[in-house]
Amino acid sequence: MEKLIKAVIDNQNKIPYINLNGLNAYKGWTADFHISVCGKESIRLNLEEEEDLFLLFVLASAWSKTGPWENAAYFTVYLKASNKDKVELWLDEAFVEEEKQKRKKAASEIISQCTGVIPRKKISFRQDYYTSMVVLAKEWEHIKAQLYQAEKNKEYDTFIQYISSVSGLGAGQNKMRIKIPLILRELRCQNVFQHIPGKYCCVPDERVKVTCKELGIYLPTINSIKSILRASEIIYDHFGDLYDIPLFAYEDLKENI
DNA sequence: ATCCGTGTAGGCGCGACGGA
DNA sequence: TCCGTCGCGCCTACACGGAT
Repeated sequence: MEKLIKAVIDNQNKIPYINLNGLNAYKGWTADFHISVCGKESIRLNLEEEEDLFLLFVLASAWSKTGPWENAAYFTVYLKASNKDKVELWLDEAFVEEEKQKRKKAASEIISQCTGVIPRKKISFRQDYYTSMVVLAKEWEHIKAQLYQAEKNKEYDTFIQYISSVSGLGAGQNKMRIKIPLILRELRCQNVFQHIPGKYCCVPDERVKVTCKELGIYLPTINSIKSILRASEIIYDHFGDLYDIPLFAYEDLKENI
């Protein structure tokens, strides 16, 4: 465990998603994608800004679907780089349909323009990325209201329940589950809100679960929001403000441990 | 009787792969 | 080129067993 944490700190410059600050705490995944388009500066999200906050939810939703995480990352990069991060755009049916039509072309184009993260497999933008964006756009005012309410009340359980109840943010008509802590973690890391508890900020996804098994860290079976939050809490107890990053990175760090 | 944590099976949409 | 099949990673449904 200590060796893994040390490997994370030692290799922070080699692995794109390990963004640490001077105190070796995690700055968040969206603080720097380490992907740049056409040689411009690296893509980042500034979660104080509305468009970027919207993209954070898009990223989480895309990542909630099956497939390699790079797909969700590059989809977000695509939207950001082509200024398709405005909520209103996704309320326009014709626009959405057009985007859906050219999803294969868009995926291959963006990958040819980008440098940085090398995807393990071919990048593809699933159809339901787009339908989820429509859901997010329609629900956007309510989502923001719930989020600000949570911060005001210093109580995030209600927000978590709400966002996990919206159909169509997971694969197909399913709900978003596993990546809800990602949203909270990114907001916490960027200090957008002051009262997000760290114990709700660790993502027990497939990679993380596999690592836990290998390291002998017990996690409950993940099949409900409640079990996700309990798993998150266990991970936070182990790694604190490095969150799930060491566990996620394990596969990429193995040879350095 | 009910609740809750746990484990398991199966569905879905995708890419990869291989044979015709 | 066109299938069929497989593996992947997520979500859902459900069954089981212990506690209250």
